[in-house]
Amino acid sequence: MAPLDQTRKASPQAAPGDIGSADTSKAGSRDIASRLLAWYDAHHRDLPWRVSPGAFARGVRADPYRVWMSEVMLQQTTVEAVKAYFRNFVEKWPTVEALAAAPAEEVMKAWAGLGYYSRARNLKACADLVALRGGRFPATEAGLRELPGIGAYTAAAIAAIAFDQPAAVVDGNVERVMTRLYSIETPLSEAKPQIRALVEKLVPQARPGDFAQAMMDLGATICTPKRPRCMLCPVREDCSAILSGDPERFPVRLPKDDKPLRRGAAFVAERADGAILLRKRPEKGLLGGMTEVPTTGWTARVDGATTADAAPFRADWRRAGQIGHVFTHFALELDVFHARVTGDAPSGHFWSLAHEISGEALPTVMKKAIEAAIPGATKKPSSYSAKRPA
DNA sequence: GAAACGTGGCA
DNA sequence: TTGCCAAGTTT
Repeated sequence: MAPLDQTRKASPQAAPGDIGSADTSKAGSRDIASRLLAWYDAHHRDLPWRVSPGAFARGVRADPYRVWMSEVMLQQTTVEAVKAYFRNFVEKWPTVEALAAAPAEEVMKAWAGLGYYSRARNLKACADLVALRGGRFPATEAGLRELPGIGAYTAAAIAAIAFDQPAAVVDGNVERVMTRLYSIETPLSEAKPQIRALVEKLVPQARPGDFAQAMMDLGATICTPKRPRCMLCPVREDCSAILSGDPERFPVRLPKDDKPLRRGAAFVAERADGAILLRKRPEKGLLGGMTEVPTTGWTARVDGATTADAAPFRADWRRAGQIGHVFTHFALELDVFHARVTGDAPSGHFWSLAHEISGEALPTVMKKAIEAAIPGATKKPSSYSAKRPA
């Protein structure tokens, strides 16, 4: 472990006259990094993909495969949501070669529910490429940046955490911390280059990976979007925003466009044995490559008069309810229709047996639709009986 | 550079 | 309930 007390004592505070001004000098930067690392040693979160600072100091290094996997899953996604998916993925596919050997279909199924499904396609594509080059991830930011699904943030994060490179890791947490530290009034989208430049000044040559993770942990646990716990912050003496009395004001954001509402209908066709009719969505676009029940387009309002025409085939469709779902750029209301049907699956469709449904690559919105028609149908078999009375 | 791209938790 | 927003990338 790092010598916490010495680190703290070795960190001179800013000169009295400098308090309130942004100290971006090299000396000030070292102080911030040192204080942050000492705080991280004591207060870092234990996460499934993380090697503790203590183990790292003894020479234990993070597995680039696991770092990559976690970083991709964490893109725009909460830590709590990622944990179970990460554990499942690394158990199913412990190495990048194992993931490369897996059918893409299985990867999509395992990703179902986590969202932003192009990540899953890119994850598989990236694994295939890395496996081809011997299973070794590039050890530099530039090399990583060329792989599918790895952008500026993820390349820097992997380079720093897995390969000990002094990369400037800038995610939403870091943006929040930095805009507060320096009271950056520029709206976020414009301020990114400035934030990156400031982070580059802060990154220490020693322990850059821990520094990156410390910044993100600080943002996640202390420098939170709402009600930041400034009294516990290791760099409160360096923070400009705290002096303003309203650190929550940062980062400054531009107002958002409001979301349009789209409507449509979903059709849950159920066979006597409980199988449900499904189909695969196109590889690109919304929910690309995922599985769905047949639906109308999601732009037109569908009323009772057009229901039979909108369905993929004629059946005794009965309205089972309505579900709502909010995507990133629009809200959706789907009228859900249910019918009991017999016969073969229409072209482009397939039957999913009752016990297989929970394992299909069904996005959450599709599970909602199925649940509206057949409660319990998408739950794991242990909590759902296929012998449900018809 | 703007728009597309999921989901769940929390106030 | 509605809105915010979380370890971003691709086109």
